[in-house]
Amino acid sequence: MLMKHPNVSQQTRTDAGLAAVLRVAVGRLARRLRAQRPDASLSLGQGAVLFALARHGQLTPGALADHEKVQPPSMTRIIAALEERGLVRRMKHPDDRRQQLVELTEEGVQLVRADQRRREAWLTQRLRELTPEEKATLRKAAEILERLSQS
Amino acid sequence: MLMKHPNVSQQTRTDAGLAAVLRVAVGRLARRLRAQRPDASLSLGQGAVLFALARHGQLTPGALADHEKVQPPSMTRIIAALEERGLVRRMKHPDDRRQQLVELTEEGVQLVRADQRRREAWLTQRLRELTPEEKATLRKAAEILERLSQS
DNA sequence: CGATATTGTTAGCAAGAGTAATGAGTCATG
DNA sequence: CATGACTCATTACTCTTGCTAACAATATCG
Repeated sequence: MLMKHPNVSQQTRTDAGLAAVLRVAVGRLARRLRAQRPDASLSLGQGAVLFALARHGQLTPGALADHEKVQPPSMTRIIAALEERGLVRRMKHPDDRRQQLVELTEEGVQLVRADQRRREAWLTQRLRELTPEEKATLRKAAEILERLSQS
Repeated sequence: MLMKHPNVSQQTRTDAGLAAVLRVAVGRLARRLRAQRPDASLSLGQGAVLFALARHGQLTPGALADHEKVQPPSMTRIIAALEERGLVRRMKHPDDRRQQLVELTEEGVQLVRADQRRREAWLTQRLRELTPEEKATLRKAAEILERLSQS
């Protein structure tokens, strides 16, 4: 082999090194989370949309696409799937008839609540194995990651 | 709306709340990273494999699949793509002829190095905008995330 | 030796995201 | 006030990437 095999902490000294490690870690965890989803449950994207609606109330499809960093057609599909399952409802935008407003149905609200206890179960279990300090780190990191993905 | 719209810090008080936020943040950032990849470059999975080989030297396809949390057939495809581009080379395992060893070619080594400067450019740039404290948090978080995805 | 396990591959399929083109509605400007 | 440009969402299509199931080759153990 031509390269050394430095450990993670050595590799994260530089921004580029941190970027590389973070990129790989995020990709791998995303795969893992996707695979972990219980069968009849929501896709990662669907869950994220429900979550966003629970947090922000009514949103337009465009705003949701923007928020979740997907293209509008992808969001159309996600919303259609959620609507078919009766979890969200579309309403015409009062001021601009090109737009729509998407909001949770009562069933959607219930599901989001249930998900707090059920769908994130795998990750929740993993988190329980961490020390309080590690969880605190993740709390701070979650906010930073959110900012990164928006910028 | 039937739910309150608590902010992130409120939602991460509990393990389940942290899990929900983390799940969404990781999914979104993974999407963003995937989209950010320059056209002629490697896929996220291919990059991760090259990265793993750079770090660990020779590995079997099975070990790589395990490491990256994909099923063996997926790894077969990733390796085939990398081999086709001349970035990795397969060798027979000296002791067990069922197994193979995969290692970087010189070209693969060059590409991994170049990626440190080029492929993670977007994320590196974002990281530069963070405070040293935030970067320290991400360094610690990266290690935790890596552990989570392995467990 | 023969049965079982392990390793990797092939084949086929499904989910998820992207681009390009389209339709409907709005807005600005001559 | 009409028309041309723009915006928002959708449809149609394609590509990537992951999976499971089945299989071939080799190893291991009774």
